[in-house]
Amino acid sequence: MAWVKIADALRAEPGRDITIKGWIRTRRDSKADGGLSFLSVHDGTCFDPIQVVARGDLTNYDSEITTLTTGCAVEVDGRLVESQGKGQSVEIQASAVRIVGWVENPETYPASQKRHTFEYLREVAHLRTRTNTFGAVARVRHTICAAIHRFFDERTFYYVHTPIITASDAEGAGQMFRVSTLDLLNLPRRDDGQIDFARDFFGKQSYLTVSGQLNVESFCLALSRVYTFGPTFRAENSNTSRHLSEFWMIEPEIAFADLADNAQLAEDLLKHVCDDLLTGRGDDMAFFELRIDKNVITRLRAIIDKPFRRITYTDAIAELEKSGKNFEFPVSWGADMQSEHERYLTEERFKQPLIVTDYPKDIKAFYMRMNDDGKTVAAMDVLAPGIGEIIGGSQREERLDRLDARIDEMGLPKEQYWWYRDLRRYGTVPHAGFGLGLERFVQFCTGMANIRDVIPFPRAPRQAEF
RNA sequence: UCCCCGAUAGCUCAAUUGGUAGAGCGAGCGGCUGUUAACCGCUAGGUCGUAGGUUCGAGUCCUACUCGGGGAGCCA
Repeated sequence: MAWVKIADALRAEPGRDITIKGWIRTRRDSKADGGLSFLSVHDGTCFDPIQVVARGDLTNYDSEITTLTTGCAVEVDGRLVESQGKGQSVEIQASAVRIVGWVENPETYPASQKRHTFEYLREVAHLRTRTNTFGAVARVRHTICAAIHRFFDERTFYYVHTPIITASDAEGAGQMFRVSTLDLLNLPRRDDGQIDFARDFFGKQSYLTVSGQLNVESFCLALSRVYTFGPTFRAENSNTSRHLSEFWMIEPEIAFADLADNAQLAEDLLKHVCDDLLTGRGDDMAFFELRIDKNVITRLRAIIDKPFRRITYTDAIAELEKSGKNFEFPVSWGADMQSEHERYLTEERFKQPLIVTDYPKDIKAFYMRMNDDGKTVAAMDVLAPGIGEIIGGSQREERLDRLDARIDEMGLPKEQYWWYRDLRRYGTVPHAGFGLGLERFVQFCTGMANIRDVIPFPRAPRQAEF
């Protein structure tokens, strides 16, 4: 008999004999017709489980089937038929139920059939994927990633694998994880007493990357339109529902382009992915709307249907000043916007995603392109209601003299950026790009409140189990 | 890292002014039913986060630590 995935079985015409394989979600027994059991079986291929009807005349009915519990792994042969009961259109009349893996102690099975808190399930992350919510998150996350790759592929963007290990302190942004093979208990010292990093694995200090951007710019200035999609690492001691120590980031980079092109690309990407998600994972999205966040679908529809609002940092500050709101942190031109400020703009004032552009140079990275006013840079953040910043990007400074001025101004080690500066010396062009935090976007799309629940095995301060 | 809150049964929580622990769900057994958040009955299950302290007596009060949650900072 053909092994059919449950997603396909639920869509198939009744009448076929098939085999399904999966895990028991629930078992319900009936004494009618000489005894029969209803097994709800899921295999993760879709949101819904399939109902298996196991009758009392099966050889292992009394000995095995009636003792099945949530989590047991089974293979079922049977005929796909129209369901006699309510709640499902088709079901399987079993001709054989083979138990592949028992749950050895149902009393302590961590993912038993009852309501569990997300905090608890995080402690059993190896089993939480069998629940409705985490199965749905996993499928949605996959669909988002696939949609992102498809979006770029259709527009002739090339996928570039930038390194995970880096020796440059990249943008000086954030604490980095050190990568070293030195013996911490017996560090090699130079004559002056300093640690001798020349004897470390790479012959110099090295770290896990905080961004693939600098590297991908090199490919951008050769392949025109490129993107990275990989893990990034921040050693910041952040303990929030929006931060991870290890997370995934999508970073497109486009040549012969300015900030407006960049903003348009960001908007197009988000719209495309949201659209793919609603059409491709309607089952999971219906669940998120019902049980997690009653506004998710409305929010995604708004992303797709409405053009994003664009506003300069200067105008955004003006909006905050005339809001009449009593913010905890004062609003002033030149300071970074606080969470409460972003919240006001996206959730109260405009009630939609916002592209804020042209930030003061002093609060942005050295590689961002200086505007003609000499005070602001061609930066942009995409702020989403409920999440905050999901995209941060900029037009890059393509003029070597301006770039050098910024590097000097910020006291960065110019030698380390020699190859990055070379890109400005040999056929430089205006170019731009941004970083999209995958997990924050998955949060936005699902309504999941904690970022640790949208990545398979979260890494955060003091959290690296599994 | 800072502020606030929390930790009691497998899970979610309750326990009056300090007097040595209860419920629901889950689990097991039985009953009923083409069932589907099933329903009814019975049963088992706890070194009250860890270590100290106050007290005749601590789940309850005090201190430290660990872990978790919410908010903030940093950012994606």
